[in-house]
Amino acid sequence: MPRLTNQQTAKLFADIGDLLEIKGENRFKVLAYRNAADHIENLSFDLYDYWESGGDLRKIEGIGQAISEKIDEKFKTGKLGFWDKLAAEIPPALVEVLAIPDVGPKMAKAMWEELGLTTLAEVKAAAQEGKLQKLPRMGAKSEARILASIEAVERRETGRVHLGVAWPLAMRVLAALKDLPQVIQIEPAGSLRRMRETVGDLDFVTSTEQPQPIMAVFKTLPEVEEVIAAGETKTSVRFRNGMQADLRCVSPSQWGPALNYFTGNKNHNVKIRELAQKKGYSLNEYALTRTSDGEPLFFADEVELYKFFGLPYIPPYLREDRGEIEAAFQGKLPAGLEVGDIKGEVHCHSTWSDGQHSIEEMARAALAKGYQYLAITDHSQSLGVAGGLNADRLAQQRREIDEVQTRVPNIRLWQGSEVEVRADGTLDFPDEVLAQLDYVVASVHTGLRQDRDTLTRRALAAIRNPYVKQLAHPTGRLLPRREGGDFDMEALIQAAAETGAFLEINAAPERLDLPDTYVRRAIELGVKLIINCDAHHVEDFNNLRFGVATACRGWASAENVVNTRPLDEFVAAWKKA
DNA sequence: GCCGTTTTCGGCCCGACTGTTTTCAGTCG
Repeated sequence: MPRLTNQQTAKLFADIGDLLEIKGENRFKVLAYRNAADHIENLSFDLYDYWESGGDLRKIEGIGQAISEKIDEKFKTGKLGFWDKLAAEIPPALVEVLAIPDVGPKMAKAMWEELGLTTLAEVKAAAQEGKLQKLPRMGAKSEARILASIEAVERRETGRVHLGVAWPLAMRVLAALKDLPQVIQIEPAGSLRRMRETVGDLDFVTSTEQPQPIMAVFKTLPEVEEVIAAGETKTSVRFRNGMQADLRCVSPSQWGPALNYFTGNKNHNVKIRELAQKKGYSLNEYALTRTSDGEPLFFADEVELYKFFGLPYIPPYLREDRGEIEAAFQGKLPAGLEVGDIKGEVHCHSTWSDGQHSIEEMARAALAKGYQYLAITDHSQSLGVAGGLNADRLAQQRREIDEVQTRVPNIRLWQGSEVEVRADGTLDFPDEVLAQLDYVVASVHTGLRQDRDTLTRRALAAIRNPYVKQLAHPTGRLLPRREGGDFDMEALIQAAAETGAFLEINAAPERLDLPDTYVRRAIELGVKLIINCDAHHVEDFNNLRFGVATACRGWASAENVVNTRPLDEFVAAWKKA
C-alpha cells in the first residue's frame, strides 16, 4: 500500500474539512477535521510509521474515534469510502475555488449550485463575463476583486515565501515606521515573528494614541501596490511582490494581548483563550475581561499576560500548539539558543568552487562574526556545475588554506569538503582522500527523485562512513515549494544518533533543513545537531538567525547544537561511535 | 467530530472591515 506522508494525510483531512464546510456541515465538525490536519502536519514523527508499528492513533491530539478509523482505512486500503461519498456529493475541485482569497464556503457553494462552477478556470471565465454578479450579495466590486485574486493565484503571487524574502521586506517596513513620533511600540507579528520557515502575510502591531498618521505612512510606502482595506485601527495593503501586509494599531495598555493575539499561531491562541475561560475570563486582542462583571484587565507586555495564567514567557518560536503550553506548566520549556551562542561553522564555499569570495575573505568575515573556527567545504569533483574539486585541486587548496591561516591566525581554519553522495550510494572520494581532510560533509544533491529505499540507503551509507562527520541539508527540500527527497527520516535520525554523526540545520532560508519537526525528533533521540549557513557569499553568514530560529522551533537548546561549543570542545565532539 | 481537576453531554474564541445593504452576512486572521 502506498505510504502517505504526514503532509499528504493532513491535506486529506483539510480537504474533507473544506468540502464539509461548503456542504454546510456543523462548523465544529469542520473545525475538528482541520484541527486533526493541523496536528498531523505538526507531528515530530511519521504517522504512517507510527500506525504501521501499531501505535494508538487516538493518543494523538485532535484525533478521536471517527478520524482514527478513517486514517486506518486509508493506510490499510489506500482508499477512503467517506471521501468517495463526499466527493460524489461536493465536487472536490471546489477546494481550489475556496482557496481564492475573498471566496469563502458560502460563495463557493453559491457558485457551484447556482452557476455550476466547480473549478478555478470556470470561476475566472464567469467573472470575466460578468456572470458572478447574478449571485446574491454580489456586485461589480466583489466580482472585480475575485477576478484580481484569481489572477494573483495564477501568477503564484499569493503563496508563501521563505524568510529570505519576507524578513528583509519586514525590516524595511519596520525601519520606515518605527521612528514616527506617534509610534510607541511596533513589532512584526504573525508567522514572521514565530520565524516559521515560510510566511504568507506580514503582520505589524503598533501601540499608539494616534493611529491615523502611522497608517497614512504605511499606505504610501514605496513597496505598496494596492490598499486593500483601511479602517480606524487596521490597514491592509498588497506589496509589489504580491505579499499582503496588515498593520494593527492598539493603545499602549493593550500591547500585551494585542502582540500575543497577532503573533499566533491560531491554535496556540485558542489554547490561551481556553485557559482564560477556565479562570472566568474572556480574552480578545485588547484585554482580558472578567465574565462576571465585564471588568477588563490590561497587560502592557506579553510576559505579564503569560504570568497571569501561571505560565513562564513562551517565546514566539514555540507558539505552534505543539505542546508548549503543557510543557510551560511543567517548567519543561527548552532553553533555546541565540545567534551569539554559535562559535563557528563548518560548511561554506569559496571561489575554489561556486562561492563568491576567496578563502581569506570568508575567513575574515567569519572572524568578524566572532567565530573561533571555520571549515572551507567546497564541492567535490562530480558536482561539475558547481566547480567541484578533484584530489589534485584539493591538495592545491590545502596550501592556500595554510597560507591564509598564517595571515588570519585568530580563527582556526580547516580544510573540508562537501562530498557528493553519488546515485549509487558511494561517496565522491575514496577513503584515502577523505582521510586527508580535516572535516567531511556529505550531501545528497542529485537523484533526489529516487525511491525511498534507494535514497535512504545512500544517506545511511554516508552517515555510517567513518570519515563523514556531518550530513548536510538532510531532506534536500527547497522552500517554498519543492519537497525534499523521500528519505526515511526516522532511519536517518536513528543512524545519526547511533554513529554520532552530526545532522545539519542548514540556515539558508530556502533550505532550513533539517525542518523544525525533525529537529525535535532528532533531539528526542539524542542526535548532535549543527547549524551552518552554507555560505557562498560573506553576506550569507547573516542567515544564521534563520538556522538558529529553526533549531529553537524544534525545541533545541544550546547543548543540542555542537557548534555552540568552543574550539576544543567542538573538536572533541567529532568522535564517531 | 473532539474532549473532559467542574463534564461521556454540551460545550467548542473573537473582532475588523467591506460590500451591498436598509441592519448585516461573508470573509479573514
